[in-house]
Amino acid sequence: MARVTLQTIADEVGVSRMTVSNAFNKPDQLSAAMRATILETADRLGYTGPDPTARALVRGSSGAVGVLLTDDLAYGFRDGVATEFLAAVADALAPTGLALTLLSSQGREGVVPARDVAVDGVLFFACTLDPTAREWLSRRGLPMVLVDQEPDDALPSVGIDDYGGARAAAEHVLALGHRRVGVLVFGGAGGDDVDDVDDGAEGSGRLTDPRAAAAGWKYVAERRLSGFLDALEAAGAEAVVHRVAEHGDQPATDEARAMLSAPDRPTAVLCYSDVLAVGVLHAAADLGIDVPGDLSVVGFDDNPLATRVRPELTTVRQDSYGKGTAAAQALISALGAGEETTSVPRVVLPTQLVVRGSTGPLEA
Amino acid sequence: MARVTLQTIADEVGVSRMTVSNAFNKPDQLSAAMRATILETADRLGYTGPDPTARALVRGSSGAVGVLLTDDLAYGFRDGVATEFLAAVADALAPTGLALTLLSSQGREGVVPARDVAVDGVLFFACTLDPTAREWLSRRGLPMVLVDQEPDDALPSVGIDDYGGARAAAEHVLALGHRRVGVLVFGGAGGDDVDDVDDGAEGSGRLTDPRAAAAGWKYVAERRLSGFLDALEAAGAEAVVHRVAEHGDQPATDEARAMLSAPDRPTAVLCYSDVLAVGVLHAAADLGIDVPGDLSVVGFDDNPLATRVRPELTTVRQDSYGKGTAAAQALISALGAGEETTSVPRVVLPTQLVVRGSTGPLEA
DNA sequence: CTGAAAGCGCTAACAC
DNA sequence: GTGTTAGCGCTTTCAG
Repeated sequence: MARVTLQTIADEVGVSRMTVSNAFNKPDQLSAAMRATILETADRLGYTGPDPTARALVRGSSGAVGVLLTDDLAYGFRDGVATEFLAAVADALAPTGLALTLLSSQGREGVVPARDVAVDGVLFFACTLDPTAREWLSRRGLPMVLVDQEPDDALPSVGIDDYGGARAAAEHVLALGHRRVGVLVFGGAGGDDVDDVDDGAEGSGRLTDPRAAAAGWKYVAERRLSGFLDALEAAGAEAVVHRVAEHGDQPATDEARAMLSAPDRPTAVLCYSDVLAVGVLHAAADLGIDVPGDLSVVGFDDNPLATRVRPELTTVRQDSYGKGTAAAQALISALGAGEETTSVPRVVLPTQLVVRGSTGPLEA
Repeated sequence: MARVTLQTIADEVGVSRMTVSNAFNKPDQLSAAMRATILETADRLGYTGPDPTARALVRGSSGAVGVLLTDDLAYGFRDGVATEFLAAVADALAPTGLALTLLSSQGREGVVPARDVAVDGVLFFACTLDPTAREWLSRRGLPMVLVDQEPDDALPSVGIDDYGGARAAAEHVLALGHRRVGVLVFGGAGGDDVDDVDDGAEGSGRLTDPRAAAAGWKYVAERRLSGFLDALEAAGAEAVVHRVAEHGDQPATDEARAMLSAPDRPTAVLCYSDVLAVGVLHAAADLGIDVPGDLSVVGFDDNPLATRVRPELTTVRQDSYGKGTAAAQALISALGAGEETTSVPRVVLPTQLVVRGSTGPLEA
């Protein structure tokens, strides 16, 4: 049985295709009787309603917006910060009727979602350094909002005060008297498919020249590290920077153990994220180091995780939901604006230090 | 500036549109030199690569699969069971390069995502009774997999043994000696826009004829209730069934409080979900009722939540990740099969009672 | 290896 | 109110 299209119905009813189209899209452009007949016939023939793809082609819009995530889409459902962000996006999108399409930055089978999936606009939330997806997206000329990326003159961006938050975290432990401070960062290689570069900047381990290494990192990682380091240096404190290159609790715990097993171990550790901070907590527990008695730990994000561990994490809170709302709003207005890009909004949400049980004064 | 299309490049290079198309899609159909020229020109002109929508129209596939969720998309990012399911779907989709589109069952502004968004197939994971979305989807003739829905002869389905799990839960409290058992169910009205029907089956409160009321509920709710009730009746125990009509912790707590404030309050409560069970825990705490000393509470799902409360919940575990994997797999194979629907797979995953601290023997 | 023809299914913009 | 014309941007034949 051939597919039922507008034409099928038009032939059956004996009207033009256009009239059938109108029956679906512009109810007031034709007589009620005609419309009823058409709809009845469509129903009888099992017509599905106008084909979304064809309609998208001619209208130039697809009814969905994309969110570019990591290579690993499931991350978007697993990480507390990501889910909060996406929930906000979903909420903000609801009144518009737009669907939400999750795009993985790395396609398979020759498919590059960022290039091959029809969307009306994109939230660039990728956590990858791999620039291909971003390039495809820019070239498509789609309305796009950068989230947690280095601001760009041409594109709206939404982010948080990573630098300020990091400084606040560092100043907090400094105020508690700590002078040898570990810094555990995540980053550099965004995916697992980045070639090992021989500059000592790849892989986990202690970084001899963190600022130099950070130059190639993703924006947020670099900003947070700078905040930590600037505050520490300003106070003349010693920074022991270690890097975790892979996602997951285990790599974080391993690296933290390495940091804490060194002869002159730090008395406080500032972490790029709560996830890493939990790794530090685990390592400390393994090594019999008391937190916060012997070691202070500060996380970042105020992930739901932060209050689920003992002691609860002192951390830098970011408003992931607000970030999602702002990003979605920016995208929606960019979608509406069309070409006439009047201004390029740049939203920077504040961060806030939340002191909980994982930090304490330096023991004499 | 006019849009750059295949034709633009073809004109520029002086070849036919087809050759340019081939340069992108069938690299081995033309000379390397030609291809290089074309690609270079495309790049120079800022060509984006073939337009996804146009390609989708002619190829008949869009590169994305949809998941139909509730009215409230954000639910998919907030509920532990949903995120686990979706993470599995995302993982299973990764090797195919398919994007994941979240469809809300209820569109806005005249848009019905289930009808208006282009997808190649759909996972029907809606938690709404509202049949419109489902109808649109069926009519579109898209490959579709039912998740946690009443199995249907024509469509593949994936679900869990809700009935068996519920029976096991009931038998557990029965074995502990409980004879007056509360049952807290969720359901009936799926959305907030369902008209109040005057049959006493809507709204929260105690149900006088639970089985009758359940007839109109969504499948999972009905199955679980049946399991609870069958086991309870078989043992000659008394069932006190209350229903919660709205999502959220507060409605659950309120209804639980009503149930537990009654003169002859039950000594055990079986819940439709862990979320509801947590509400019972809260109500019990408010009322000074000790769990499990004075009251046993059983949840359902083994939501991550279950081990985050004190006492940890005795619950019926379901494998949400496995469910997602199975559903995605079924959809992928349906996508591949095309029309020749050989068989209609029906997957029913087992459930398992997990006894934790929220249940205990009936105190004499 | 390259090109010409023929649409995919639909809808703006007008004409009748 | 209803029909006609003209594509949207691309790819599938099938010639050359």
